[in-house]
Amino acid sequence: MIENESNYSPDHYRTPDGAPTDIVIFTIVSTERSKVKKALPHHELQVLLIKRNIWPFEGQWALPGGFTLETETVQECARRELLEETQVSEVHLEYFNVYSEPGRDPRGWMISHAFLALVGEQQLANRQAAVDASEVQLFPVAEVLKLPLAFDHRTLIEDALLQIQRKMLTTTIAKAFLPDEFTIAELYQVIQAVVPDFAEQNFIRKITSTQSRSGIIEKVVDAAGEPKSSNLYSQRPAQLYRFTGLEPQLSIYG
Amino acid sequence: MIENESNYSPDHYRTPDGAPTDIVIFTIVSTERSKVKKALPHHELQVLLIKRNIWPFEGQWALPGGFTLETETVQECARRELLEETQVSEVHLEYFNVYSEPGRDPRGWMISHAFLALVGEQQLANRQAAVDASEVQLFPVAEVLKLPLAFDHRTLIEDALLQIQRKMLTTTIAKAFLPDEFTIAELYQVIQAVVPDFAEQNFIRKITSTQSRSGIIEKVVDAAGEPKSSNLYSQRPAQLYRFTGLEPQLSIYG
DNA sequence: ATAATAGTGTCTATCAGACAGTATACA
DNA sequence: TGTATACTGTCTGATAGACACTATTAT
Repeated sequence: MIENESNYSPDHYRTPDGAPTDIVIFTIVSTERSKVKKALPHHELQVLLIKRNIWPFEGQWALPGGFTLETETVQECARRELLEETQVSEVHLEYFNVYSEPGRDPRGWMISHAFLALVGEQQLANRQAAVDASEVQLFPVAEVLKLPLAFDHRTLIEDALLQIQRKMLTTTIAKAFLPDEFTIAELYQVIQAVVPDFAEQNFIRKITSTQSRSGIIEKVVDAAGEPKSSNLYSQRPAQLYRFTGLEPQLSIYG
Repeated sequence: MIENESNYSPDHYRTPDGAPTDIVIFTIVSTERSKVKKALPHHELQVLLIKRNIWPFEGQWALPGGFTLETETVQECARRELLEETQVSEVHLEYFNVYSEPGRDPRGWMISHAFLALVGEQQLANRQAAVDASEVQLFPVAEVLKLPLAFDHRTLIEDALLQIQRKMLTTTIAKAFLPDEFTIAELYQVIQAVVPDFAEQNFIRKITSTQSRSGIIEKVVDAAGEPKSSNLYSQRPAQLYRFTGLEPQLSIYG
């Protein structure tokens, strides 16, 4: 006899006590290195946390999130919560895993849907002033993992970090952390902020002049067709680039 | 004021009517090409479906699955259902997405957790005989997408297919469809069964002799240290290979 | 011998990686 | 002028891609 969902009747079974979503909101914070003038700022990956003010885990830091409504998808729930939390809507938001370990939530049987969001620093700027820093705060990832966190949120953050590290190297999500036009040095800094081990000697060459990878980014030209550059962070002006929208297709078999 | 899950109380909210899991079970079926002796069989990617015998979608084909218990994770539920369905436990089982569109299930508010399983043909062999073919059946992927399917299972299967196509080219999941020792031609056939567009002229060269990719597979040697080969599918014996367990690290930035 | 599949030799254009060197602008 | 950052020239060895060629076995 084959078992399947045909045997289901809602009355006979225990049902979940809610469908929460949790959101790991990443941003990259630039801090100016004032020692040297015209230097690229230091880039650091940070995570947004909220201090809980009621049971359970009262007083501990937790990921922002909320309960899915019957009338929405979990993606819509996550976007709604993200909007409430950061006041921004145009962000990279991505589902990455489900957490269903029995007992993970003292309030009952809660299967949590975990999202990660990548928010540009400038997008977050407005919000920061309007919020009490004791309730909502950005933490560098290294520090987050030392804090006592509510629920299984440490695991969620670790998993989210692995996910964006993998995607940073295999997709063009770096653009979520960059302005439309950026220099190669900025791109390099963003990648390193997410993947500290990343190091490429001939980075410019590979990303710009190799045929196999060409087409991911392109030089920005001005109205006259002349290459556009910026000397915001350097003595010599640096060529500006933009992502073309082309997504690379990677393969281990050729 | 910041909204978060602190405001939750189970009594005030509508809760889901269950936490189902659905499993897209893939296998690769080899059919001998009897016209030619000693020829590599034709490999075809197939999906296992179950014919529903009660409401809703009675009489339609659906993915196997079932309801998660309060005492288990969704992964445990999926593995339990997979064991009931196929009698095999040592298989690649992977969570790939959540489906929560309101109204997707006529029985109520059901947020479904979708898994994909990769089962070797030989692993499925025992089971096939024991099951009524009118209730459980393997379908080639092309045919599955033409059938009327229960729930949103067409979408699940399409998503699962994209996922294994991507992973087939970027990870070593091909091993789920292969015996421990295999020839390069078999590996090539498996990749093509999942990704029909895949074509590499110098496949052997790239997978075996290039330094950057070397280490993913290795030649099998016998007890005397001599290279081991097989002439099961060819006139001239072909070198046997095995996966080393090493997972390649891909990157678009070098 | 012929057929069928496995695998190698070899050539060219391109790429990776290293490192020295030049370019542009600020102080 | 020196300094800081942005690039470019150039060299060597490795790789991609094509295609002709040889190797091993069954019939």
